[in-house]
Amino acid sequence: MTADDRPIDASKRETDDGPGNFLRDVVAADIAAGKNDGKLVTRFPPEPNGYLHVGHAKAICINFELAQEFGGVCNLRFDDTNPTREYEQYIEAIQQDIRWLGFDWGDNLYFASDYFDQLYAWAVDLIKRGLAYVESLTPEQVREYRGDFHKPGRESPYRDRSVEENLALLEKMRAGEMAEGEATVRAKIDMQSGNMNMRDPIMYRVLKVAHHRAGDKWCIYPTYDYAHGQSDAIEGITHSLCSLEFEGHRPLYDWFIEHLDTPSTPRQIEFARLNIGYTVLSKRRLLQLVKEGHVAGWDDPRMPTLRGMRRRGIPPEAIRKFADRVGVARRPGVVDISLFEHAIREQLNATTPRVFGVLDPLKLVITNFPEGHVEELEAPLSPEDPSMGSRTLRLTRELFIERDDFREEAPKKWFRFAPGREVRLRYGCLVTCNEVIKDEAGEVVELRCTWDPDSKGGSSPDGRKVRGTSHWVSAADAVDCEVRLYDRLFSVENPTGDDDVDYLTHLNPSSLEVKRGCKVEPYAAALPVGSRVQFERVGYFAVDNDTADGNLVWNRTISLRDSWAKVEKKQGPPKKG
RNA sequence: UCGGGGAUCGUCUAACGGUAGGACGCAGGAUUCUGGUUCCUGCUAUUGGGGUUCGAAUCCCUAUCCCCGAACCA
Repeated sequence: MTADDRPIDASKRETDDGPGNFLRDVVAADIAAGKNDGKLVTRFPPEPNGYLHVGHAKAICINFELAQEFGGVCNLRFDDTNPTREYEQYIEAIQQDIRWLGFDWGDNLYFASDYFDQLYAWAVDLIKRGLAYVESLTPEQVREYRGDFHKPGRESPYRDRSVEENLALLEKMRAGEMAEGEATVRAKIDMQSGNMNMRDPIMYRVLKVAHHRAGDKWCIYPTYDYAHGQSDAIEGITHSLCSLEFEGHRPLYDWFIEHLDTPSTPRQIEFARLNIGYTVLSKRRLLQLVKEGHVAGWDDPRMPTLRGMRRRGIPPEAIRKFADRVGVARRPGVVDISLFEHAIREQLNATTPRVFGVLDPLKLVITNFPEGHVEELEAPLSPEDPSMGSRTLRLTRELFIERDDFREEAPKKWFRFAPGREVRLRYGCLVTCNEVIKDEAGEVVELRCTWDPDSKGGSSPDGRKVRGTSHWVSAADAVDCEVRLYDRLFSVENPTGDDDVDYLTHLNPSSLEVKRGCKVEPYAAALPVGSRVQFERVGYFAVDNDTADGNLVWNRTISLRDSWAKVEKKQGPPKKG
């Protein structure tokens, strides 16, 4: 059998080591079959009533990357069919966030509201053909007539109004002569359908509210169901990709496309939306967290919003990488947060300069180091990438080290500071701790050490093994700063899993820990807001935008993996008397 | 009168009648001036029960479990 004999499978990639994406297969098959003239057009259709979060990021990546991969385009369309929600403030923010994520829609910026005229004309058309009617039942009655999962709906007494009457009533609605709730336009489909969406869905409702773009031109507005598919069709969207919850709407989506003379026939395909453990991803809940002050705002670094993540220091590349690795399938699930954390560390590890920062300073005095003497030492900003350059470290008699790097009684396998131990000050020198100074309360306030002048730069002059290496800052030029440590927002993996328990009760009370009096080296202190670095041996940090003159603030994006913590845990808690 | 989806390692995700693979995670080990990175090794899965077949995660039947749906929201 030769390669030519085998059935063509465009979806099969030669090196298939990436995660699954059945959408790619579908698109490839459609293109191979010559559908839509072999073109691909997707779209990301946010409703501008909230900020974007990681869940949206997945959808954004799917739509833009698929278009990219197949040489198509991806539109950005604001689904602004409901003027009772606040819009304006989000339009610009959403665009900023998508650009930050790394995607560009070029000139393809659209608004569903741009199609209101066409949508209205199509509604008239449907009425003329007896496929839609003006409903005069009250909202309560409409609900009652609709039935439920176990009870078929009943047809409205207004269902069989004449075309003329319907047209006249529609005109009255449009002209503002109807009150809100007084009338709607419904598609005449099937009140018996097992699919509730097909029980004469509402196409238009009266909303006497001005629209952020259309002004007060309209006082009736199309619903999502009536507007979305047709908007897709107008834009020539070939594949309308959405989340699983819209599955039941697909027959309706298709019904409108089939019964209307649309310029194209887009296909809706659903995929599983993203869920991540220990957080919530719903606009409603995110809004609640902000409004009730459980977080500081939409851009609180604990929030899963793009703005929050940006402020926290998470690079957009990490989010894209994460979305790609999660894959696309139809099976709903909850992605382990560690997958995201891995993508973040991977990106940060490859791109971030290494600097010294001490979160919990402990004074260290090198007793045999000449008073006032300074050793200037060149230290690389990256151990792996020389092109990142270097900065100068100033070794002096008095330094700060991390308090956690010292133990008065060293546990097993402890390589760091302890009485009598020799430790390397990274890129500095080797020092041996000979004396521990305590205050009246018995707390360690100072370590007195001696250095080996031959170890300048941190190398071991005679090749002797020094396993412990610690970061440090010179007391003379260290810059004071505030560091904000973040932990997961919720203390349980699925905060909304129990209907009887308010998810807010699962808020992690220690999701934010503020540390003051931290010390960073001058090079780091001079970095502009938004800069991302690694504090060696501690974690990745970004300069927060609360930073002002004389008040330097860092956000911990994520800690380094800490295999010592695992060893220590395995050894059991330190023995107390 | 219920309709629509889904079930593969702990977690995501492949395999499209022909060796159940990858990533994360976890456990060991090597290298290391970050207990970081990198590298190596190992770990664990086809929801249950029947069938069809030389051969089934895949096809059929059946049971079970999970998700979505009853806004004039999207």
